[in-house]
Amino acid sequence: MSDSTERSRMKIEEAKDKVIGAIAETMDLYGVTPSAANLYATMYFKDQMTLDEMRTELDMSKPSMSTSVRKLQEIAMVKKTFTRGSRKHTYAAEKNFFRSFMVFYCQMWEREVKMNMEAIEEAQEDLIDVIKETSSTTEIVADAKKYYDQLEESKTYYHWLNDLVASIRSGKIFEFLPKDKQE
Amino acid sequence: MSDSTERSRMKIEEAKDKVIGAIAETMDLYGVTPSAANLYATMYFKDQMTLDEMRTELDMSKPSMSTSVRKLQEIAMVKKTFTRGSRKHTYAAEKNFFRSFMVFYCQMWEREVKMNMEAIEEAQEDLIDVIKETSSTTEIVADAKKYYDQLEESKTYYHWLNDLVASIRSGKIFEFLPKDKQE
DNA sequence: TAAAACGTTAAATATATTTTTAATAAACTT
DNA sequence: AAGTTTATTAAAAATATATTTAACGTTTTA
Repeated sequence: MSDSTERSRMKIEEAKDKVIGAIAETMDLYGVTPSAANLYATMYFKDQMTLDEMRTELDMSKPSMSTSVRKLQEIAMVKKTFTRGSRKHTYAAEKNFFRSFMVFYCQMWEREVKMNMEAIEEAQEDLIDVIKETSSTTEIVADAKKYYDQLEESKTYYHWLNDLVASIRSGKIFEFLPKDKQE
Repeated sequence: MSDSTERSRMKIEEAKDKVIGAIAETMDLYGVTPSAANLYATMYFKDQMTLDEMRTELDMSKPSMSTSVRKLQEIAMVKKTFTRGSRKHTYAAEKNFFRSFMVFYCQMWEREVKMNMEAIEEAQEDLIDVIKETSSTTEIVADAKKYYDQLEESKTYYHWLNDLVASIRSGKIFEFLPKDKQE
């Protein structure tokens, strides 16, 4: 291989590494460990990888790769691919960031809405009991009402978050914010 | 204090605790530690708190409270409040979830766009060099082009994310997804 | 059916993060 | 200005998380 060929190859690798570094660094937002982030970023430039290729590429143990892949699968950033003939499992990075965005945030936001709304409903029932209780002092009733109203108010946000999730899932948000707007 | 008054007080506390638990549990999404999450959720039902009140309420050390508060301030979930007369610093939880949403996600997404776009631009420059290099083999040029195109494609997403941030910041998104939609 | 290949689980180790106690610095009071 | 109160920083301890090595179970293949 000639010198200039060698240099070009290295330059391509450098270019990839710059992007790999940036992707990995910003992936803490997705709640993954740095090594899972590194793995995803590495896979982003590959067609597909086996666990052994991952461990070679990142110089880490196989169980570690296994764990990272699973975590990435949970948030749909990596998918298992079927490769005829090979006994080794193969995995591919989700390269469509819109899809990753959708799966990750919708999943998280739905969880947030569900948990909090359930707690709010229960809490409001309790507070209504207190308000209705004839023996309650005016001070206590006022307190209970204050918290009831605060919770009621907060529901607006959770409803909105649900609507946001729905509009992302359905794709309707792209009518409002097109994907291909040039700039 | 009568028995029923006592029971009502407790019921109110229970109601609050249910919500506190739920909020704290879903706050991992915002990348804060469980104790910061707990603190925020506790403050959510208080007007304002001093560091000493926090440590009493959560039964933790003052430096720990100090750290948690700072972290929460960074993502604008807690604001310092001025209290005339008191030498102690007072802090209040941001109770408007729309505002927290805006500050947190816009901050994070902007960081993501900035870092990745910078890396992409640099990488693309390198790749163009390789493509232009007269001595490059067709195989290398093809490779460089492939990565260049992949990066170019991904910019669509970052532009979109930027638009999303802008529409949240400007409030335009609420024309598309109103806050007060009833259901 | 025995051996090999592969992926996962379990236990142990290493590393990083959180939390505390102790020390320091800053701000206020008298 | 000296003493007190408050918040922060630094160092140490405790805890939690990530990673590895070793063991296990399953599937394949010879």
